[in-house]
Amino acid sequence: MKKTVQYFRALADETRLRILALLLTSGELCVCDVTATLQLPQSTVSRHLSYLKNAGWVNDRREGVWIFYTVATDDDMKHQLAAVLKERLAEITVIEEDIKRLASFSEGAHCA
Amino acid sequence: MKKTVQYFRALADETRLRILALLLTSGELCVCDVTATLQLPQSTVSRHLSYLKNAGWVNDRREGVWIFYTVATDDDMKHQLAAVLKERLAEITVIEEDIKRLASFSEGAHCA
DNA sequence: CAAATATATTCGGATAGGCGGATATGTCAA
DNA sequence: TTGACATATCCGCCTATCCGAATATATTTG
Repeated sequence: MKKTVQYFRALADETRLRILALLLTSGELCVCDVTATLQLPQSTVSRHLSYLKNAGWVNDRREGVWIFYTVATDDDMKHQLAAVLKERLAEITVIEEDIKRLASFSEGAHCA
Repeated sequence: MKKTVQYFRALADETRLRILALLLTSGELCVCDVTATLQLPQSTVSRHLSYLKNAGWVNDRREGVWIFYTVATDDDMKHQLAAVLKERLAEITVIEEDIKRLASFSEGAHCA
């Protein structure tokens, strides 16, 4: 039960919803991509990604200096919720703008 | 966006997840039924129901002295999320026990 | 090793949110 | 109108969580 609550608690924050929407759209992003897209302090983004990882929402993978995050869908509930979020979050104005901003960055050019 | 955050924030609490699971299972319940089932103070249950109503998760209907609550599914996201919750929350031990306890109360005999 | 870059963590301060007893409101019946 | 019951709200207290600058850690390159 505690795990389930923590899983939902992770959705109770605007920044984390924005991050999840980006990951669901792009598949995989490093911290600096997310930071640049959301235009928030790096510590804020990192903290929220940490929260999402701890709650079981995302997985991370190191590639050299970068750490890439993806949305986890390792059980039925996660899979179903991710599907709903992917579909519905994109309808929110703030998130639409995030997605456009991410797309406007030159392809594949992660970070500075 | 604020509405969406509030909608998800409503899920970030064990008591509210238990209440939603009961409503999704039973269809419609009055406050005293929920209070008896969860074995929590009436003010606590009422406060959480109020929260859920304010967040758009439930609707209420007065019938004499009782106020009956149901889960709202008035748009696609709500409908989809409710479906996922109905299926998945029932797998949690605490909630399984709640549902059994509710069923053990004599049929139709709401409240004292 | 030193410098540069990406990421994580620490810290103090502010705010939100939970709890539950006590109390207020609303409804019905006598 | 009074009493009984169902529900909502108020209150003080306590804990969780957010923020972001500063700092620490990790990795690669020279």
